[in-house]
Amino acid sequence: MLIGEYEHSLDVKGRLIMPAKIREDLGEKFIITKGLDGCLFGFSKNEWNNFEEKLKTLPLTNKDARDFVRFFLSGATECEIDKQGRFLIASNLREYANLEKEAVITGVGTRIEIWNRDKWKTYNSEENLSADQIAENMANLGMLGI
Amino acid sequence: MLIGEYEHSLDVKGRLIMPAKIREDLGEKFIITKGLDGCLFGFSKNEWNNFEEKLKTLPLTNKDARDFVRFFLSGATECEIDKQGRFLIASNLREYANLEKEAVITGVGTRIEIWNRDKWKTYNSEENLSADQIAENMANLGMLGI
DNA sequence: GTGTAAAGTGCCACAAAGTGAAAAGGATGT
DNA sequence: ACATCCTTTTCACTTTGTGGCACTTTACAC
Repeated sequence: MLIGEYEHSLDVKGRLIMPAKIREDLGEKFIITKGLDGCLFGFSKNEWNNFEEKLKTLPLTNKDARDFVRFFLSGATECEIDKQGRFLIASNLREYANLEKEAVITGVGTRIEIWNRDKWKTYNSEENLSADQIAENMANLGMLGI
Repeated sequence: MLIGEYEHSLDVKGRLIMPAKIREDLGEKFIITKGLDGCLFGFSKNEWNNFEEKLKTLPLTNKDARDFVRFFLSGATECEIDKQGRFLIASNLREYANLEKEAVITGVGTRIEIWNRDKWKTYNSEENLSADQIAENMANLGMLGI
């Protein structure tokens, strides 16, 4: 299970370090693609296969579904982690996610997300997650033993 | 059942001792996450696994669900207690909970909470938390069978 | 083709963060 | 008071991450 938040910086060539704790789970080679909310998604090979399977079930006759599938598949690249633990992010993906220098990698269960640092901070400071809301959601999921 | 209040200090590297009485209940490895009211939550592996299973069922296509899952998983870290009884708190979590030196660990039934000491004192001195008030609130919730 | 610039890769050295072990100080119970 | 367990502090060591540099490859213009 991928969890945690890690802040690192891209080098001048657009390489980013993969946090040591995530490396094991994600594997030597993995897939990154355009994600939602302006970040990139990264999947282990296994999770990517699952994801592809799900996309395949969508009806090609539906324009929205076609768009959705195109969005994820056309943006996908396979990445490989080098001996120093870094990987190169393709320039179109860097552009998509506004990645220049400061980046944040987060583990979100079945995938990682790669964010422009400032965008991540902004996203987190938005009140889309008020304490009350969180507490309520947690309680619904049985987390607070209520 | 996790109970008690313990005051300890973080060392220069951000490690904190886990009170001996809590260690047995919580286990060698456990999870800490961003909590409510500016503290951190700590869960035993069992408690956490249940929660993760539930998070997995939430749909990727729903923005609220994404926000919620991101909050918890990106804010989570697995911790391991070392031979001296200490564990490292990841820097983003230290920042979130304003943990620098003095900290308070409390047992709250199914989880522990980790507080900045001063914040804990302030929180406890708020009038809404007088014993009388708490009793009354509980009664309103039908808690005391009164 | 040749030359030039940009993009990508690999390596090294240094800095920062994390880990482990030992010793000293306190508290607790007998 | 003594023994034991728990906590704190300190230090040394290991792992991880950063930045710089040089080399290779690719793309493009001439």
